[in-house]
This record gives sequence, C-alpha cells and structure tokens, in this order.
Amino acid sequence: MSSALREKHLPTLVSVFRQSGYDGASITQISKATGLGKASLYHHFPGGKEEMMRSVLQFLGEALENTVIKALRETGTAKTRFKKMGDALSAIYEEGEQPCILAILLLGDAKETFSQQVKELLQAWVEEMAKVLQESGMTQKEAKRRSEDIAIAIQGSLILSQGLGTLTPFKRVIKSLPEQIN
Amino acid sequence: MSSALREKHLPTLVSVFRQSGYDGASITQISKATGLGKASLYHHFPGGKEEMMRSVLQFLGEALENTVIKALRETGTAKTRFKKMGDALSAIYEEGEQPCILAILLLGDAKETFSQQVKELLQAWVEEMAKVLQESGMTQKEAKRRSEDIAIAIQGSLILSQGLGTLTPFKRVIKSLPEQIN
DNA sequence: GTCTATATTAAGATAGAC
DNA sequence: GTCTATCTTAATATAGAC
Repeated sequence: MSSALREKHLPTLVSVFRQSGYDGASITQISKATGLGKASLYHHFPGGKEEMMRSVLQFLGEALENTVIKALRETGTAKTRFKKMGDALSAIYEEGEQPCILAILLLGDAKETFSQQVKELLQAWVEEMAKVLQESGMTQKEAKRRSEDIAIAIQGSLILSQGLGTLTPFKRVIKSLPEQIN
Repeated sequence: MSSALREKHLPTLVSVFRQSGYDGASITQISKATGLGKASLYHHFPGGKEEMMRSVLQFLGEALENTVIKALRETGTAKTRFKKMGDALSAIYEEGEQPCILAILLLGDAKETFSQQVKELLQAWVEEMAKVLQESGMTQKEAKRRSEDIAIAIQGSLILSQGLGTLTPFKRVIKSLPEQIN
C-alpha cells in the first residue's frame, strides 16, 4: 500500500536518482531534497533506499502506462501513434536533458536487485510498440525487431546527448519516429 | 607518467567498474580484486578512485585507438572497415555482456568530473566513423548524422541487451553495421 | 612497493520524545 | 508523522614499519 504522503515525494526521488544515480544518492541527500528528516523517510520507506527505488519504479510504470503506452493505444495510424509516443517520451526525458532511470539501474551496482522490475518495464514498452507495428502489417518477427530498434535508438540517443553535451541526438531520434513508420 | 605496475592492474579496474559502477565500487573491493592493499593502491593512485578512473579512461582511449579506430583506418571499402569495427566492438563489450564505462560515468554521480574525457572519447570515435562515410561519398552533414546514429545504436543495444537479459540486440546491431553502409 | 594499523568522515539505520 | 540524537557499519584516506 502506498500512502498519499509517500506518493507526494516520488517526483523528488526521481529527480535525485536521475541526478546522482542509485549508488551515488545518499539518504542525507534525499532527506534534504524532500525536506523530510531521515527518520521520517524510514517511516515511509522502512526498506530504505531500495524500497524508495522500488516505489519509483512502480511510479514510473504508471507514468509509462498513462503516457507512452496510452499514446500507442490511441486511434489513428501507426504513424500518428508513434508521433504521440515521441511527444510522451520527450516530456519524460525533458527533450533529452534527463537520463533514464532504468539505464541508471542497469549500469550501477544494484542491477541484480532491480533486474526483474526493469526488464518488465522495458518489455511492456517494446511489446506495445510491436503490437502497433503488427497491426500496421508487419510480421510478428519484424515488428519485434523494429520495436526493439526504436527502444535502442531512444536509449542510445539519451546516452549520446548526455555524452556529447547536445540534445540533438535525442531530438533527431524522436523526430524520426513517425517518419520511419510506413 | 604511468608505471608498469600501475598499467598491470588497469584491466582489473575496468572489470570492477563495469561490475559495480563508479559510485558503487569501493576501495576495499578494488583492493581485493587487484590483490593490493589499500595503502598500495593509494601509492599508485594518490588521487584515489578518481585517479583510478582517469587512468582507466586513458587506457580505454588507447584501446579505442588500437582496435576500433585502427579498424576504421584500414584499407578497403567502407563496408569492410565497418565490419572490422564491429568485430573490435564485439571484443571490447564481449558480445554485449559487458557495459560501456563511458555510459556508466554519464549515468552516475560523477558525470561532471569526467564529462570532458568522456566527451573526447565519444567524439573521437564518431568523427572517425564520419571520415569513412565521407570518403565513401556522403556529405559532411549526412556522414555526421549517420555516424552518430551508429554510436546511438551501439550504446542503446548495450542497454537493451542488459535490460532484456539477452545479447540479441547487441549482436543484431553489430551484424547490421556493414549491411547498412552503401 | 607493500603491508598492518588506524584515523576520519560519511553512510545507513533506529530509538524514543513530541 | 516528524523530529533530535545516537548507534553501527563501512568508506576514504594516511602513518609508519618493513
């Protein structure tokens, strides 16, 4: 069960983990960012940082469902639906300025701890894209490959945008999403 | 200057940082992995973990030069040179099992500390690919875009391979490298 | 150049008052 | 539900012997 007060601080947790990573974020830092004392944090999240991240992942799963996957399920052509997915992703990653929490977890010390939850989120997204592509005429195999390629492009463009210090790669990939669907 | 003994332990440092990330790796862990006591580590790397990572990045820069960039500079068609680059990348990332240290740094707490070194390594790679593509007839602009797209695909496929628990994405991207050059 | 021992600081985590 | 105060553990880092 998740109390309202707990929910209230999840966006702050997302922000801290994006800034410092999972291993790099300390309870003290989270305490300052939320304005809650350490003891209060442990009251809401008895499992400490791990439970905080699990809540964040659940929160992100809901955001994924309510924005990205919702966009893919709308009526309209595959092209327009992928266009809307691009808008949703741009909002989540703030035009490429913000990293992906899933990638942060995969490249940190706690990968094993969260591998199942991360895998499920990635799969849900990829499978939803594949559904749309199948509807638009692709074979199952081809739709799977194409949807994975899109996920690859998004994740890779976030890395390159951070690494090169320019948002061009992310923006270009987002823009190309509807263009390459036909 | 870097002593021979220091060099000797760099592959171990790479291994530890890949496994635990930068923030997640502790001096104690590095001590055990290298077989050197903490004080010995500080003797070789007075700057601690930061200096260790700087040495690792220098080491990776040389590896990049000696394998990936070397492949791109060989004689032959663009296609065969990208094929050889793919082989070099497969070796570095062990068919997709190993993460990229640059991505680890970009998604951790020390991104600012290493941003310049990371940027230079990424740029060197992308620019070398762009050179090859320009030679094979592309405009400068198109070559730049295409080479960035390839870097995006490699980085993204590493993330997806880790996240989905299968090396298929990385292997497919590597295989597609020579195919999409024409 | 490596070790043991230790200093110092910060992190995670909890007790108990309000 | 939040706080102050504190405990415990682990991390970074160094001193000094060999």
